[in-house]
Amino acid sequence: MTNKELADIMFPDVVHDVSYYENLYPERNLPEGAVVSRFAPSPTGFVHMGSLLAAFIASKVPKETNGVFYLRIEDTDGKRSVENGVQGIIDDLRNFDIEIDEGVISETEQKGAYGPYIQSERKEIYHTYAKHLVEEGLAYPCFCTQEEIDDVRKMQELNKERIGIYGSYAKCRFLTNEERVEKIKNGEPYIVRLKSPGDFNKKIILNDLVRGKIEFPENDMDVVLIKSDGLPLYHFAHVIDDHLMRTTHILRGEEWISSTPVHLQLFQVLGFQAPKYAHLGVIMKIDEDGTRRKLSKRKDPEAAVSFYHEKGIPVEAVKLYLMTIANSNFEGWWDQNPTLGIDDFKFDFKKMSLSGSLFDLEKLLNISRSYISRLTAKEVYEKAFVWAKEFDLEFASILEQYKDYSISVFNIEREQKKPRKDFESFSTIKKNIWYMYDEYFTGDLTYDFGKITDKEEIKTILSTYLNQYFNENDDKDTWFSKIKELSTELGYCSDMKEYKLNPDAYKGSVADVSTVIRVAVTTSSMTPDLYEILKLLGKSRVEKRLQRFI
RNA sequence: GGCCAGUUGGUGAAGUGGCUUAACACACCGCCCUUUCACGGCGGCAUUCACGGGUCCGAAUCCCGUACUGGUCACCA
Repeated sequence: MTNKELADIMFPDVVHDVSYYENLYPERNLPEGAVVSRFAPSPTGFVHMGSLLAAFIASKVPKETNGVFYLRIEDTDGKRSVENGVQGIIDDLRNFDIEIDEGVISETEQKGAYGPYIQSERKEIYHTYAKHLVEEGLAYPCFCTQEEIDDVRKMQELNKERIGIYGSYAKCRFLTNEERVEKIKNGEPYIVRLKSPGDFNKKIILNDLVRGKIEFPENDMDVVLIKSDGLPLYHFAHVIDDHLMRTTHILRGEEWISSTPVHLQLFQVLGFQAPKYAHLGVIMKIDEDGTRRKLSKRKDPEAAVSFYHEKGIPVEAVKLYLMTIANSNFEGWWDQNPTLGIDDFKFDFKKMSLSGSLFDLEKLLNISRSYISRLTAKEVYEKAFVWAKEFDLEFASILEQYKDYSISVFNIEREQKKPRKDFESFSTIKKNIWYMYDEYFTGDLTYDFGKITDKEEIKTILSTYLNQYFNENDDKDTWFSKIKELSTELGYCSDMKEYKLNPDAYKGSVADVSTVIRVAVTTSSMTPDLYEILKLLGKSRVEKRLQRFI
């Protein structure tokens, strides 16, 4: 019996020839050097920080080369799939401004000429190629039960041999076609295995874009191509899909390195040209006990990309952080080119860190602070408003009610060469400037006036200021010289240098006096420029707040 | 256990045989600036690149060995 006859019996449902698909999905007509890459997650419902990094880089490189970035869903394992999993992935990508050129664009829609982009919808395609391999004598049905496979493993462990189905351990490899057909006719369940042509004693070289040359023994395992549920295993699906979708670059986590020899062999056996591979280091986290481990969604809230969305950390900041992890020269570049964005930066695989970096939230927040400090007040307002509408309705309504006022508040010490960096995220803005809104300035507020603790003294300072010196129309210089006059009148030194030389000659300094005013008006000694705060609050509010103590 | 990779300060890292008495950034600590807090400026923070050998006039950089860390060895992806 010929392989062809066996193949027909194994795949009665296959109607097309492999050439049909080769013609259906022709080479892409793209400019020289264009990169086609993809993000291919399982629909587990969320995107992990490490995957986001891969997706981000995978989307950036095509952008630089006028290529294509597409989203494919790898749902060949039903156990991993989660309800609304696809939507969760799409939402996360959208939240992070990662644009999909092609592929799955919503729970129900796909776009592009190389689909379907959901693996469970590609069964016939996989079967067609599996059938082709059977015809060529490069694949065969395997009837071994799980128990038999387990026994082989136990024996191999006992004999300290390599574990797996290869060489003489691949029992079903040696069946005749007649025996195979008979078993199939008897209804024996089977899977499809590759008849690996590899030799473990020969070497194969993987030229990884990140790591350079890596040498492996050739694959000689008869890996599973099609599972008993009729769906392909990852290895097979990867090779078929990325060939047919004409992917040029595979970006994936380093956990895939060791199975790459299998993939390379599959490409070769199928007569496909293999794509370029870039294996990215995974993002690590350090445990309490000091050991490194992969950042995990279950244990680390910061691993979920939705965490940043909820916290109001700008997506640009997260991208900036990811880029500093991905290419360590990026930070310096951005410093040199503050007006340019990530899109202008040329990503380089060779500059990627080989070992997984430790995730550093502190650093991310620092980047976020810098990023927000470079925004205009209006941009801060708009972004904060968008965030608040989703996560802090009360704050959103205040922002809406006092739009121009809020923009002015955000503009304190902003839009200048050295802007303040006190907003690390949109969710922390409120705690920085709440005292600028009467709505929040109520109830039992606590005050710490700093060095001056005597109540009568505080009263004196505030009432003298209010009655003799406060004028909301003063310009900044006038205002400050009045603060100095006030200090002098009450026995405080108005000149800091002089005060430092002679601290004992005075009750205190102008700094202590302004702290009292500052605290009376805001409750806090840690605020931006007092003059601007007074100006924005306006006469009546300042008077009211000072009167509380008088 | 087999195979593969990695190992430079608290963290991310630069570095590909002499320009390195190891860049830069975050964190931390000082000082300065300053009406507070920030910002900013200056300085400190690895005499040493996991360890041991070797090659070389010369090594963080090349070679070998050891240790440790991570990945992988499924009808999961």
